[in-house]
Amino acid sequence: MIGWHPKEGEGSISQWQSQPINLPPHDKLPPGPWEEALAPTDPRIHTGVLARRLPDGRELRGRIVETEAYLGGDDTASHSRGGRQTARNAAMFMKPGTLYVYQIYGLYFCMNISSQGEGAAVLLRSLEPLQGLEVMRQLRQSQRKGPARPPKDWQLCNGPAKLCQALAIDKSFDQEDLASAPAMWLEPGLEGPPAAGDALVCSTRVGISGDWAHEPLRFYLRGNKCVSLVDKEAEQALLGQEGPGGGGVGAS
DNA sequence: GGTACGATCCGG
DNA sequence: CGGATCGTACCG
Repeated sequence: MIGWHPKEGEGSISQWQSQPINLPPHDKLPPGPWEEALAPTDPRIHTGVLARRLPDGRELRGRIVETEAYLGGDDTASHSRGGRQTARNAAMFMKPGTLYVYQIYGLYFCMNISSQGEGAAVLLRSLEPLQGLEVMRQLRQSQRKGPARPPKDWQLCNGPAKLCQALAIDKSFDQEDLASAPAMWLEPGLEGPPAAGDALVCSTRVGISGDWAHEPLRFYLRGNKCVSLVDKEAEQALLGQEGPGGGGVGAS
């Protein structure tokens, strides 16, 4: 069981509760400051569903299948490195569940959820589209230039900027509280907690350079088609942990 | 005020 | 592999 489970009532991040982690690779995480940062807005929120209501009432949903943790202070890859707090990253320092949306390359947006720990946040990297795929496709296509072949289902949200495009998430969501935002919220996975065999791969973050580039702070569901980048080596190591003849089968 | 660059994506 | 494209950070 991955460390989340819903309590009674409508799904929202404030109603999710952290559970002890009892499956690898969670307990294989090397000791470090991330131990504490991984709760209560845990980057391992996989199988949770991000829901979005558009202004016209249409609803979009996607299962979270890939995330990255960014810590504060020591994490040189984080926007909050060195404890730097600016107008842009202020949301990283707000209460867990606060959205941190920033623009990158002048073109795209990336979405984070503030997590426990000073200046810590979780970057949403990939979703498995569940509802509103045609709308997502439209949103993705409309922001492209010339005529392009429509993206396959699995590539609608397989990247941090792609998922923002597909769900129409922009800077206006920055500093919003995910627990009370009317247009976006988090729900428990439709199929409940992941099966014990669902393996969560722990790998290095994407597009990072520097001292912290090798830290195992990216998490994704093994075997899921929508994951943006597969780490064959990390998956091999996972197999080792599961032991010969045992362990789970990849998810969907 | 000036400048360099980025937690990305797309197309050739 | 290069270009798009601009807010932000940092320097002076």
